[in-house]
Amino acid sequence: MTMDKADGDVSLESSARVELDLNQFLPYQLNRLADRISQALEKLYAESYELNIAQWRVLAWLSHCDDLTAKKVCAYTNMDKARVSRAIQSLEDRGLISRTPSQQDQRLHDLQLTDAGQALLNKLVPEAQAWEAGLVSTLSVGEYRDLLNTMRKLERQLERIG
Amino acid sequence: MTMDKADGDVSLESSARVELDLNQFLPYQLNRLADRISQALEKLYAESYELNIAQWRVLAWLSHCDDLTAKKVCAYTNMDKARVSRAIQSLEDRGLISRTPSQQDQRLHDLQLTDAGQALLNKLVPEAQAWEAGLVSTLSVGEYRDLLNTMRKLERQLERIG
DNA sequence: GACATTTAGTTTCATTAGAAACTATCCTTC
DNA sequence: GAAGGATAGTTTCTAATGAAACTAAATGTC
Repeated sequence: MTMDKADGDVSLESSARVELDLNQFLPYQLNRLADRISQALEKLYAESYELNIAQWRVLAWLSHCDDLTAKKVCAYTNMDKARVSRAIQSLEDRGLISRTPSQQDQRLHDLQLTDAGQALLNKLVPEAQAWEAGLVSTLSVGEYRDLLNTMRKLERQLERIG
Repeated sequence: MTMDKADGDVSLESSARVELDLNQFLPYQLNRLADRISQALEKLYAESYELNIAQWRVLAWLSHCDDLTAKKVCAYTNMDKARVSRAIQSLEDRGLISRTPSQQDQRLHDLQLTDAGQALLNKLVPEAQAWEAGLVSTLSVGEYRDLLNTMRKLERQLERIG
């Protein structure tokens, strides 16, 4: 927060021009990249499989979590519980997942993939992974590792600074 | 796309379980990080300045672009033109920006910050930069540079693979 | 120079998301 | 064990979003 303008101002007056170069602003850059990647990936699961992003995320988490509930999906994906609820409902309506009230706690509903859901993922997941592979093929193994590492650091820092 | 299951299957049948580990899936990781950063930053400009993300982006671009139009904002920010139109309208209503029809082309409207708009940015931009500085303070200079670099590579690759 | 086409921006309309209210179950505590 | 929270999930209601229709101005074509 230093004054590095060369015009000799000694204090920040309201007419001083403060600029923000978004090309150097990490939140903006990250958001734009993530947004574009999302949009590109969406073509895979939306056009071919008629899934929206919330539904896709529920399925993806189901593919490697055996005991999943709506609550957990909310926590893992950072999505609103209403949104998750609706995604689960439509997946169930389509017969891709099934819900069973938990034995221990009747409020919880255990989610599981149906055969149809697993079959869909068996086709979709390799496509998604192939697409990702194409995306990161421009990076060296080290760059890719560093990227994930740096992202983890930022997540941890985010939790610290709120 | 190799079969690395150890169960001796020779072909991919529909009951084979294909998993996707989202923690290793870049699009998901990137999206979640970007999302959380956006949400945190939103507190700055939403709570203190009553700006939504679209309005904030228009102002930020205006702060270092002298000849900006709605069309350019769309291109720079990847936002829908309806959304941009509405953001511009509300900023104008609040007296933070002004619009003048371009001399050369009456369809275009040149956007510029008003004094009030510049004054707002003079307060907000340093806050945003300070917040970003806090976020990236967990990274070394090299890591930060590499991160931006890698992101640029991914953007370029995105354009290539669509 | 009229007529079709493109482009910038707005408006309308249908969908979506999220906030808040609500239901049903569970947990605490007295 | 009844009362007063919590908690998981759904529903309702409102606001935001994007697709598509629309307006107005520019450009191209004949």
